[in-house]
Amino acid sequence: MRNLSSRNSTRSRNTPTPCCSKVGIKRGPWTPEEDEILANYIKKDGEGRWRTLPKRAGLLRCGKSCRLRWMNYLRPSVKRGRIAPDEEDLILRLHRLLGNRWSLIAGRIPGRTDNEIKNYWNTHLSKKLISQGIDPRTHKPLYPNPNSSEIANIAPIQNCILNSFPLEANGGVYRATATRENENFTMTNLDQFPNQVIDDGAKNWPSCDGFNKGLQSHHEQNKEEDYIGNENEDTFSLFLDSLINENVFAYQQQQQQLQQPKIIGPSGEPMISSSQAIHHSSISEAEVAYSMAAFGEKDGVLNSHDLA
DNA sequence: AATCGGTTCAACCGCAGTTTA
DNA sequence: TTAAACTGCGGTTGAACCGAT
Repeated sequence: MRNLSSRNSTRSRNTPTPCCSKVGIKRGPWTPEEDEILANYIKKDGEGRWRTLPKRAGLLRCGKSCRLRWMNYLRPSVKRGRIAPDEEDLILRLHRLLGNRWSLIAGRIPGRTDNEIKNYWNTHLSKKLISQGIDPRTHKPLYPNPNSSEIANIAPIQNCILNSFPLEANGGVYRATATRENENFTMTNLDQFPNQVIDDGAKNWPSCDGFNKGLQSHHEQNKEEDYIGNENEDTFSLFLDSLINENVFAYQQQQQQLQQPKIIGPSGEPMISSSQAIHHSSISEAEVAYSMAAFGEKDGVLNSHDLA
């Protein structure tokens, strides 16, 4: 994340003045004529070399402005029009996982730009979540239910586990379920779920930033290689695709071909894995995030003590 | 018809990471 | 090795738009 506090600080490097402030450089809304010049030039010569593009194309704009205009408006692949409900749903899901990583989110929504999604989030979705009592930044409740003493212990996860998340061991089913009631989130069903697991395991449960934790832990294990790269990129891509298509099984099946983490029960018997848990439950992003986090744990083997 | 306040979204700003010389 | 140039990103701004009065 960028250091916002430095935003207003004096420029540390010999940062040039904003390119658009140069004398003779036009600013503000683009005219249809300018659009045509830019589009025709890029069709002919391709994207890139933005700094010198305006001069080559004969535009009185800075390179940044040209790039932005092309990326957000002129590109043929840019989809115009209202955000569809399914796109909105997808934005919400991805934002819960990725935060304000607009370009990453946009990369998963064909035809939509990061700027468009960012605007839509700021003008529609953040307000929508606030009206539902959800903090749009953290996706956690703005006003946790003060009547539930249990909730205090599990507050970090209550917003994320909207669906049941079963784990099986020794024939028992451990389940935590959260539902929304009267604009508040409450944990409503903790049947057979050992308090010890809730209390002590909360740090290992899927918090809203569980996905980030997954990335981080994976990265820490693979310091030599960039996480977003080679086969990991495929995994990441597949994972996000599974969210988009809600086809968890495709993701699961792929993962089963890889070395899958095993959760070992207290007496040594295998417990249901996180991805199997997803199979059992109706999917939530937090669960998938937890699953992803699990892939970063201890050479692919999870011990139940990690959860307890 | 005029004004006002809220909303939208294209465009700009400044920073950080990457590439190049 | 290092500094400059380039590129891409997220935050912010402000003009245009729209509905209410």
